[in-house]
Amino acid sequence: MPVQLLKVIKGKSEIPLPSHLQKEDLKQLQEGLDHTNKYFQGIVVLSYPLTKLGDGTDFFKVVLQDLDKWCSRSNSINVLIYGKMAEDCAKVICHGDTFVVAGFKLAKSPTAREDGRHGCHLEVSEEAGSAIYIYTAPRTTAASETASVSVAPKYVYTPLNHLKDGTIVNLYGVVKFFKPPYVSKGTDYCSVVTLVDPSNVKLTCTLFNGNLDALPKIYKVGDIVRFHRIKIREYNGQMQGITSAGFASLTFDGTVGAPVVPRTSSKVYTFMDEEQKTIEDLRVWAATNLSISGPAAKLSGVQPMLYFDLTCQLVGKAKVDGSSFLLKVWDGTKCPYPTWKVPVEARDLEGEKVLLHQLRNLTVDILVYDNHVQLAKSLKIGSFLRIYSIHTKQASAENEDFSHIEFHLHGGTCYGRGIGVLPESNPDVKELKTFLESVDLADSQGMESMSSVELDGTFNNVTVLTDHQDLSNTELKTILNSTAPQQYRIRAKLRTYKPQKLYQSIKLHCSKCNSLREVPDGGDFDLILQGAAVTAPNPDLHNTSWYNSVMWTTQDQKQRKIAIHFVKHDEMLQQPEDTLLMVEGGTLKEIWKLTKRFKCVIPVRSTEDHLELLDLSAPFLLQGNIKYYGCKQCSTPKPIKGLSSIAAEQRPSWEPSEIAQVLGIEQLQYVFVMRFTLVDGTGALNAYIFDYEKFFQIPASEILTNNFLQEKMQMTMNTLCPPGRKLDDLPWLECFIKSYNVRDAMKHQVYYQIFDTTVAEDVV
DNA sequence: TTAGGATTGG
Repeated sequence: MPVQLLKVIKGKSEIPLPSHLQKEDLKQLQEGLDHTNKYFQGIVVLSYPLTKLGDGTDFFKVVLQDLDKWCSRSNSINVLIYGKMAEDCAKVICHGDTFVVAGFKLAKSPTAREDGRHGCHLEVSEEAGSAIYIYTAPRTTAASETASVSVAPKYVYTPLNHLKDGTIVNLYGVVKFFKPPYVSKGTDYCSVVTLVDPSNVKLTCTLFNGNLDALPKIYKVGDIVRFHRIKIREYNGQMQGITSAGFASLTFDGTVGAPVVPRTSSKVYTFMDEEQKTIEDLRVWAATNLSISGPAAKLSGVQPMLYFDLTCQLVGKAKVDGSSFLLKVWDGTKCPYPTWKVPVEARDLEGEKVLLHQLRNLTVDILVYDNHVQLAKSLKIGSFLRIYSIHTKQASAENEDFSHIEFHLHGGTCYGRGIGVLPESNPDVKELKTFLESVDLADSQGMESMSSVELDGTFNNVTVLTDHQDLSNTELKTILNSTAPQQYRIRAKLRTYKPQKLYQSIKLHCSKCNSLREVPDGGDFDLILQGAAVTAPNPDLHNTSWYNSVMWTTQDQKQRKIAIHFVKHDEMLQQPEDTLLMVEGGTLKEIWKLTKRFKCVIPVRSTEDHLELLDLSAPFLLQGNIKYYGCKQCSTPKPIKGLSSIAAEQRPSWEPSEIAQVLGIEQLQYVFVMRFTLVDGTGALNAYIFDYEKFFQIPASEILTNNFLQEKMQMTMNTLCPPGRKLDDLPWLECFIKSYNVRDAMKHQVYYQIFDTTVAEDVV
């Protein structure tokens, strides 16, 4: 028998073991077989806190996983360590270590049914003549070979490209697709979740649980999950995840910069700094690598014959028949189409009668079928819901001028069809609640009558001309047959426009070189910040005559250095809300936090002798929610010291344009760029809207970060071009357009642009 | 056990 030994071997790739020992794999670990002179080797995937048994003996439990082989049930086994060996092991062991044990006793595992691990466990102690060899994996600073290891179990997370059939693993992933929990045909709720991670491998997991709360609380694609003890199996040639005994999950909002707060029903879970970092990294990865979906659909933006997810509040519900159930919901916006009202007996309709009446023009009827009925029945009036993959069906009734629209949640769970209840703490719910409270009910009732006036054709001043009142109208046919450039006044209808997704109309424009650029997303900015953070702030540049500096080092493994330079006014620091600061080495989240508190934030980096702006793909200035960008082509950055001239002004206003000027930046302006297809019965032409603020009376710079303004713009477009209307029923628009020539070597084209026109005040 | 993603009927 080997000697009683606990040997720690660091930094060696091979474990020198006594030559008489032979390796055994999990399959060979069976009761009744001789294990003398045999050893078992596995990776530590979990360790429990060191405890004392009733008789005072130290006790330590670790879980080993055999990464090479597996038996039919599982690939992990419990190892119970007693006495001095327990104490010694607890001190040194870390997850990821390779653990070799010889001279063990094999016994039936009483917990195998619960934990899904090997049917036997290994008992190890000095008294039994056991030997343990540990090959230590690289330590992180936080977990450096100390007893802290045993305070909480350590988990190993497997990337999705390293999953093996028959294993039980822990993993992280970004939700790429999900079906909200639904009642399965068996005894449990079921939820199907497809994950993806930076290895770009997908994993579809089928999760069952009799308790709805035990399934992950996923609300949208892009949420991030952490699964513990998920079983991996091969199915149809692909890896598949399925709940195993002891499955547990945490779910996080996938938005970069959002608080990292897990959604879980577990009362006890481990979550540490490293894990917070993992979530933040996954968010940035997802933002940069996965296609981001636009803002969620509102009732005001629904399109017929499509599917959409709706975040809404339940106002009423009613049984219809055995296989369908009615939900009456609202989201504060008005559906631009006439909507279908499902006839139900008044006594079957649940909900506050007064409210149902008040909101009658804003609620829509959603008919849910089959498997969704049971869940729908259990919903509480007033609760906030997200209904996934609602079908908007256009149905034309006879003797009606235009068709109405129906909302169905068909049976089945294809494409994630289903209903999820959102908690009041959900950020989308908070935003919706605020919006619902702001809705003026009198207004929405007025809208109904306005529509009918419009239909009569007596109400047509949806646009206002701001100049050139003397110009008379020209037919589109005449304009199309004329040479450019010229200016016209026209009367036309807006047949369609592009982009239909209004947030896509926002671009950045350089007035000097006339170029247009897409608005970068947060991921690009984050990458630039990460690149800049590699160079530490240069202390020689700190505390000058015009700014005060502070610097500190982060506590995480990266030991990142952050410096903030507060620009002074009259030798004094100003109130935060008046202060401009420059920041070095900050992350996206940190910068975002600084913008909440300080007037202006300029990300910079150190060189040997001065501070300078980052690459101009990043904003050169952040003020509140707005990021200001400079033109890469036309800017010639000047020394950052130029800011001191503004700081010296009597009352520095820190106007972005002024900051841009002293820094040599040609500032890009946010603009709406849209294409309107106009018709007047004589012809059709495409005219561009190129608008900073005037046409919509909404600043283009603010729309991307302001849902209310997006809502307002959608309403405006619905008035100019009401969806689902016949051409005859569209309102007339009066506008000015100018024609201009665009020539290149190959061709010559005439373009049209709308100018000196604005949307009427009672429309917006 | 259940489902194993992949819409359209009422």
